[in-house]
Amino acid sequence: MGRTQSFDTATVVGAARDVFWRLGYDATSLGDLERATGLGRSSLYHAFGSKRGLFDAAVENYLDEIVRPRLAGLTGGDASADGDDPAAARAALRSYFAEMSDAVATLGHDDGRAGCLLLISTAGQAGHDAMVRGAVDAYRAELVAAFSAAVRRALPGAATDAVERRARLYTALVVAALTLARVNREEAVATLRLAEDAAGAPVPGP
Amino acid sequence: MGRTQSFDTATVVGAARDVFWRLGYDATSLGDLERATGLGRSSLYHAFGSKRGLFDAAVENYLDEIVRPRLAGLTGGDASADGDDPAAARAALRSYFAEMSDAVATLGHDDGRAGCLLLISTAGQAGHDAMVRGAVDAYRAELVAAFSAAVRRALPGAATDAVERRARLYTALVVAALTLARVNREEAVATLRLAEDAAGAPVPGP
DNA sequence: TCGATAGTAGAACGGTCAGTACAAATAAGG
DNA sequence: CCTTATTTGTACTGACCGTTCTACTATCGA
Repeated sequence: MGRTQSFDTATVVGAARDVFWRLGYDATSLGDLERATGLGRSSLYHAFGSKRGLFDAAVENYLDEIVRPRLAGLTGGDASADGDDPAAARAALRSYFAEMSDAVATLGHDDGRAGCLLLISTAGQAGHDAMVRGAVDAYRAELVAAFSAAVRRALPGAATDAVERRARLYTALVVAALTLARVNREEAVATLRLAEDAAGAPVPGP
Repeated sequence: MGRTQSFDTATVVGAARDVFWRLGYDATSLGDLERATGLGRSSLYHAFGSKRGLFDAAVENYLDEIVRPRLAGLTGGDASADGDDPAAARAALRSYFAEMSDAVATLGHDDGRAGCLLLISTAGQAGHDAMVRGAVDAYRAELVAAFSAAVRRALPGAATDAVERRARLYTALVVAALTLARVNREEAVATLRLAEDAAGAPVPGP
C-alpha cells in the first residue's frame, strides 16, 4: 500500500475534543485545531472529512472517555454482586456527585475546559442542527437512565414514577451544575452538593 | 439640532434581542441584525457603537422585559399586604414555575427563541469574556435572591441555610430547564414540574 | 431661509473562515 | 529498485465577518 499515517488518531481526536470543549463548535477554527493537534489541514480533512466530522469524533470520544466511565458506577457495576444493595447504590450516587464536584472544581482551571462539551454546543448555529440536538438529548437520556438504575437500587420499594422524578432531579442538578461551571465554579459545586445530600438520604422528599 | 431618528429604539433592541436569543451572540451576524431590525449598518453603529453595544442593550432589555417581570411576584409584591402569608408565597412560587413551563412549552415554537439568552451566551468566545460571565452570574444571583425571598416567606420558621438550599435548588431546576429547552421541550417542562411540585409542599425535603 | 448638526445609505476594507487543488514526500508490495 | 497508494505541505478560493469611510439627507435653531 501507500504511506502510513504519522499520528495516533485517538490522541488527535482527544486534542481536538479539548479545543471544542473549551471554545464550542462554532468558535473553534481549523487553525485552532491544527495548532492543538499538530496536524495540517490536509491530514485533518483526509482523516475526518470535515470540521464537523472531527467534531463528531470528538463527541464520541467525550462520551467514551469522560461521560461513560463516570456513569459506569451507577448502572449496576457487577450486577449480581451488590446489585441489590441499597446502601451500595446510595454510595455510588454520592461518589458520582463527589467526582463531578471535584471535576467542576478543578478541571479547566488551567485550560478553560469547563462545563460540558455537549451542552455548550446547543448554543449558536450548531444548536439548530437536528443531529447535534439529538446527540445532546441522547446524552441527557443516558444520564436519566443511569440515575434511574441507581435510584431503583437505592430505593427498592419506591414507586416507578418516584424513581423517575428522582432521576430527573439528579439529571437537572448535573445539567445545571455543568451549565453554571462556565460562570461560577463555586455555585456549580454547591449545586452538586445538593444532589450529594439528597443521595445520602434514604427516603426521597416529595 | 440635526436629523431625527427614524426608528423606535426599544423596538429595534427588542428585535435584535430576539435574534441574539435565537442564535447566540457569536452566530448572530450584522446581516441578521439588519434584516431583523430593518436598519442599515450605519444606523446600528451610530446608535449602539458596535455589535457588542447592541448585544448589551439586548441583554438589558431581556432582563427588564422578560426576566424581571416574571420574578416580580416572588420578591414580595406589595410587601406589608400579604408579605408574611406563607400560602401566598407558595402560590407565587407555583405560579412562577407554571408560567415558566408555559413559556418553555410555547415560546420559540415558531421563531426558535428557546431557552435563555444569557445562558446560551456562555458558550463560544463570548463565554470567555469576563463581562459576559459576570452578567450571567449576576442573573443567576438575581434568581437565587428572588427564590430566597419567596422561600423565606413560604417557610417562616425555616433555618437560613435551609432557605438557601431550597433557593439554590429552584435556581438549578430553572437553569436546567432553560438549558434543556433547546434540546427537548417536554423534558424541560417536566423539570419545571419538579419545582412546581416542591413548591406546593409546605415542608421541604432534605 | 440657511447653515449646523445629527441620522442614513451603501460601498469598501482588511481579516478570517471552511474547504479545496495539487504537487511533493513517504512507505508498503512486487 | 520501482511502482503505486496514501499522506502531508502549501497556496489558494470564494464567501462572509465586523467595522469604517464618505457622501447624502433630513431636521432644528437662528
